[in-house]
Amino acid sequence: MVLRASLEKKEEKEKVRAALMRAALHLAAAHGFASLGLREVAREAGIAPTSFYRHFADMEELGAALVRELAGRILRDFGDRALAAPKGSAVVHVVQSMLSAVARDPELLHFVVAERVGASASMRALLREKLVGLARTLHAAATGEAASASSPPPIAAEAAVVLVMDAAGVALDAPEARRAQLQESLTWAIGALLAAPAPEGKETP
Amino acid sequence: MVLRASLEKKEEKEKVRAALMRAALHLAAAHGFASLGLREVAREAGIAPTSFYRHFADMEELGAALVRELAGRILRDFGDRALAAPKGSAVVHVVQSMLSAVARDPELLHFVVAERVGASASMRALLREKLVGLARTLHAAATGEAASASSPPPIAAEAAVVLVMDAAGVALDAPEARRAQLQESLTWAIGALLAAPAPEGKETP
DNA sequence: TGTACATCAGTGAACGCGCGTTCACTGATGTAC
DNA sequence: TGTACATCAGTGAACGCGCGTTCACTGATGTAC
Repeated sequence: MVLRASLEKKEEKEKVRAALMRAALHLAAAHGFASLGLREVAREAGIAPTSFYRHFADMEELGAALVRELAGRILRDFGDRALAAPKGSAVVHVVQSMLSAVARDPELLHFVVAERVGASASMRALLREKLVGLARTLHAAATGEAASASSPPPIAAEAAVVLVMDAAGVALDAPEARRAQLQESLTWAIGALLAAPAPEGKETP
Repeated sequence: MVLRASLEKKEEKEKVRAALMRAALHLAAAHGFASLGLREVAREAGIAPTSFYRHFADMEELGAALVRELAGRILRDFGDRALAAPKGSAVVHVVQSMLSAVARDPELLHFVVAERVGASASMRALLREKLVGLARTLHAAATGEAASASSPPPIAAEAAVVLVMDAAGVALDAPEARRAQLQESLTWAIGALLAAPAPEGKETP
């Protein structure tokens, strides 16, 4: 069959696609994703402008891939770390994995933090969905209850995720020394939220 | 003297300047401030592209004016409302004034929420400064203590401001009906933060 | 095995377009005396 | 009062430039038989 390209060819293509996504993240950290041009991204990735179309129809599609693939993976990782930790330290683990992600891949974190409230409504919606998932997971990890995908997550867990994402933004701008303090403050604030009695006897926001 | 233009002329100029700022806010809500063009903004404001230069040197200067003037004013208003309220309801008043600002001037709120974590480091810094001020004021209003400009604001108050700004972003996307729930959740979460015992005996973050 | 054909990522030339910026000018208003 | 001059917001023409997109082509790889 002609339809199935060789593994090697597929991998080659995948590398260029990944290079385009990394190039976009890199440039977005400097000027914001909404202001990126197709030619600018192709140049940064080392391909001809016209080759861009072999991978994405336009910049919007590239942005959606960034959210779905890279952003989705790192947010899922935060949740996985919380679930893998002993119940009492779920919060500490989420905070630590966020801070290590900031150190390891600042451009991706900047993208997530910015696009969460950015200009594109579809990106905002996609990211919010993934953050709601993280809130659910965090709640399950901290309480030991099973995560339910149907009901809304407890508002304390949602607020905790908001604080985590904001702290990522602050950490990105802060010098190394400031980050330890940040970790303490953040852990305290999330602990305070999760320890507080749920409002009006129910946990649905 | 020639140096002092007539009051009328000054007012005329001020109107065009304000029109440019409102045009930028309007367009930024759709495409993001970073992607705005000078010609696009001038067109929306109803003047020739070249007239833009009579008011701002470039788009960056216009952005700085938006932060310093419009964003600064609305954030100061939030604090003033908290101070004017009886001590026990300071939090409720901040939340309410934020939500009414979302209803009254969604484009300005979108701008503040987005640029707080946006692409321009100088805008982020300017906005963070004003939000720290709001946190200090909120703490003073909620506790009755005098606001101190020198020491950092208590982390509970800072976290509260983060939640308020995030809730503004959510409210901007939410249907009218959802906003009442949002107000309850937000008030509860801030209350939980402010009521929690300060970490490690001190209040400096 | 050899030969003819299909697929497809990457490319350079070319297009029309909107951009930011400069320039010299207009015309209304205010000032000097 | 009249007259000459200064200020300055707004303007249209013009510039060079980078943009997104189309097109036909190349060349490597895989398939059919």
